[in-house]
Amino acid sequence: MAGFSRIEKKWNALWRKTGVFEPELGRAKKPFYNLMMFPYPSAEGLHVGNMYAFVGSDIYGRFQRMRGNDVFEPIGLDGFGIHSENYALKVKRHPAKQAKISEKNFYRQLGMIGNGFAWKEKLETYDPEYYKWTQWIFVQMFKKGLAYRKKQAVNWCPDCKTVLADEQVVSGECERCESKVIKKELEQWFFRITNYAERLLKDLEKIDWSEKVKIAQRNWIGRSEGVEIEFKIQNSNLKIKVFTTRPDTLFGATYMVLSPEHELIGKLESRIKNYQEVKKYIQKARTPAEDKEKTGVELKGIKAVNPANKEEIPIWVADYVLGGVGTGAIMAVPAHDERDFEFAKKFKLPIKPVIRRADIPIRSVLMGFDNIHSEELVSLGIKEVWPADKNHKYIEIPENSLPAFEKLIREKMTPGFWNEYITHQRVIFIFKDKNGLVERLELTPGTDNKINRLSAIYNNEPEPKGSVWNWLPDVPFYKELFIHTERGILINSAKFSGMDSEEAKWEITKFVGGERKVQYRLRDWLISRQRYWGPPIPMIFCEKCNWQPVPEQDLPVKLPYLKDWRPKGTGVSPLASESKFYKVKCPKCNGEARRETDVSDTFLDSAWYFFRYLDVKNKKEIFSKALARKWLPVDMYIGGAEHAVLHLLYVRFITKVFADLGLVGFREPSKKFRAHGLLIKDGAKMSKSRGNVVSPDTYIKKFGADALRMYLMFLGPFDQGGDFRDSGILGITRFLARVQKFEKKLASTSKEGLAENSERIVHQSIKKITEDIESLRYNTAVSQLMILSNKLEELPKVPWAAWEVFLKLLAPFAPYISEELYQKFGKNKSFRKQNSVHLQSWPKYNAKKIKEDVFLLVVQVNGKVRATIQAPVGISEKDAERIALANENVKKYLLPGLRKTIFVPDKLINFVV
RNA sequence: GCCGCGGUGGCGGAACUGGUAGACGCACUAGCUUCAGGAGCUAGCGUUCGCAAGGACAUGGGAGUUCGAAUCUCCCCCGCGGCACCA
Repeated sequence: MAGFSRIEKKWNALWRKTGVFEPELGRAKKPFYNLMMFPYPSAEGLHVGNMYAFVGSDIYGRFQRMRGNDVFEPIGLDGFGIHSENYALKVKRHPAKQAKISEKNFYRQLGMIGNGFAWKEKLETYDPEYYKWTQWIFVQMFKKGLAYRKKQAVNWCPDCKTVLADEQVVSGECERCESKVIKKELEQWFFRITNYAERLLKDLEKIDWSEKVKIAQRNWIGRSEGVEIEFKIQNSNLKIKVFTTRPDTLFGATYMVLSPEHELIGKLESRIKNYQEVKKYIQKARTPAEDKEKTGVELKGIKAVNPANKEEIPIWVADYVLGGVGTGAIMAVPAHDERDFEFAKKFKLPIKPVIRRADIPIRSVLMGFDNIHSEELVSLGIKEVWPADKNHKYIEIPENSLPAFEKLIREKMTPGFWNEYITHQRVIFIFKDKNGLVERLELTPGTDNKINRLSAIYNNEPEPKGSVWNWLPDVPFYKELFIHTERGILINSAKFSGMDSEEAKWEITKFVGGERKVQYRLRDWLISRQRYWGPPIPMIFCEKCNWQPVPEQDLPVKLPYLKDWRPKGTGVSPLASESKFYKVKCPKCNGEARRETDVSDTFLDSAWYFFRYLDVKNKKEIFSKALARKWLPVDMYIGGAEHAVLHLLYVRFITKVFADLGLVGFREPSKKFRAHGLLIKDGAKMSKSRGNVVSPDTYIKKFGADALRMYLMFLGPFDQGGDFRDSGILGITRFLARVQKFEKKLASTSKEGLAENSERIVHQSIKKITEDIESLRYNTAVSQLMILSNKLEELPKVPWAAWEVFLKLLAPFAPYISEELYQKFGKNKSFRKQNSVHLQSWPKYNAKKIKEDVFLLVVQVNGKVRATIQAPVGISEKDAERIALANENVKKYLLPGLRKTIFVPDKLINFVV
């Protein structure tokens, strides 16, 4: 039965020859752009995970084609860039040479999986005809002021020896090689994506994209509304500007923090008494901290003034405040911000609550009460609300039980102990000394330090530093009472006390002359790479004329063949050692000038490929506007969710730039995007380092592409992925083998319609499979194909009409076998394009023919199934009740007496007794 | 820590707006047929009590809403993915 390889070869050749999957781009009547993320051919070849994604996309495309659309399903290779170069490094082969090898292998594999690709429009990003336009885009960006140079502490991967964009740093590690990324001060090219932050955010509402991608983008863009407030520096004209989303907590700002990069530190050098110490700290802060433990140094000798209450507050420098965020400086409100709280606690800074919670629980952690029984507490309405241990009781006390509670602990506390109970505003300490004398102390956190003296007395220790806070057990049980980060009522805030915190935000802002600001987390796209295998950035630097773009007629700036193409790690690209490359004339003054030697980020290559697919041969312009108008935006885009804030953000950005350049009239690249799930192997992501990569080649050889396609789709829901294992593929192989036997059972004449015995299941299947494909639920669609085939198998003769429908429904999943059988069925002697099963119209179902005329009436008593009885569809409640009550088993359960009957038409009847 | 997704037989997974939990497939068991094969056909297959009819228990755990919950609500546990000191 290994005829499949012959069949697959044959149809591949015939389809290509006749151009079944080649729409006429210029003349198509119902254009449907079915796009999938093109692969980067960095590895030994396509793996079954790539195939999973491609097949899923292809099924959708084939379905749309059969629905009468002119489907364009292009393919290409994202072969430029760091991932391909890293692979070349690994196999020690020149990237250009490796690209040719990978290209051949990838196209061979892609040709086998049975996808309806438009091969004529294939493209590779390393083709000068392609990257000429990538460079052209850079030039346009520069001319529009969207590309600029700036010196900044940037992400540097020591292994890849290049800088990285923020999007390419994953949890502090390089997206490609997982090395720890460090900060390096370098001058680089950036794209001003932040100009588009608001539009990128807002337009998300308009597009039908996988929700998780939209959420990831929203979080990445990270819009936050707040206020900029200036703090004066005492005895100086200088001011510290901070950004805050919580101006309502301003009265609680007890200190300020500058980021280590903050420019003010240098300016204040002469006044900072411990400048050497500060400088040392800043040096250390360059390498990212291993843990989250807060560190910092006070700028001694200077103070800032809280504009709300004119209090002098200290200024610190600490790396928990990031240079690139907001203004790079904060006002610290330890009572209402967890990070500030931790910092204040560690460095014994005052903590002043200014917002009261709506509810005020009173809590206590009791110690030294072996003689208090739980019952005693319960009788006072006290609840133990925290997992207790042997020595502690974590309790919450109702306000009206406070006096009784206090009396209890005064009496029963072991001498030599102290206990406290707290609300968020006050801490009440009860001390009992060795002689049984009790002392009570009521303290307001952050302001009162009486406790220090007491502690010295009671513990016979020297007076400690700090405040009441340092005395409290460090448990979340207390912490959540103090650090109230949510809305509430203002306290300790002069005339604003008593006001709702949301209202107070703007009132206080006005009071101190703050300015409302919108802040984004998104930062500009760092585009330079100090590597070889990419499009050289088309810029020239002239001492006289500054940066000049390469004139458009001189594009592309070809990547020269370099013998020594390996990354240098010196902060410049290998191209910087090729004087023939960089020594150029200034395009403006014709003087001596120097070409930019960095290349651009790979993600720029892939940010616009779907435009070029439409017009791969165009030498005059990036793409034809007419074709773009006709085919774009993409109708359906399928790809991995791992690109949510990388590729999928960049394509949106570039599309918006194109719109602003007047190249296109739309602002989003695709109407619909769906993320596929990840195909894993033995519970882990497929990767070469794990050695669990499965190549489709052996499976295609053994079982055929059709079987592998169907198996992959049958594994589980397409958007969830699945675990690849060999065992299941046999089920599909059996299914396809049985399908091929059907021709022997075909009814003798093709004139008959659907016989009555197959009509219902055929229409049901059309409906189910149509809906499943539309929503990418391929696993249940395959299952329905099996059900249909099982049913048809039961028939003595299979009607021709049923067989035809079956083949069409099968076609998107198993394109080869269905074509082979369809051509046999149609008795076509020589193949012509229009006879292909893939260009036939998708079957339609008739809702009337789906309806059953009998159903199984479920009879329940108190919601438990006691019988199922066959009944005619549309049976009345009365009749249903009659036949249900006639059932012996049901009768048995109705003995207590019927109280109520619930009837769901054509479903069930439930008796309540 | 925050955000998102998920937890259903031995396994992958079905289950529409709450209405027979386990479709479809894998594995397994028995029989037939062949017997060199990961071959084919028929039947069975959540656990448990029962000769059977039938019953009890079952969708991560606990509560709740409902005539009825895998599905809705609340709390908790576990797994995966993303972000991570964003002020």
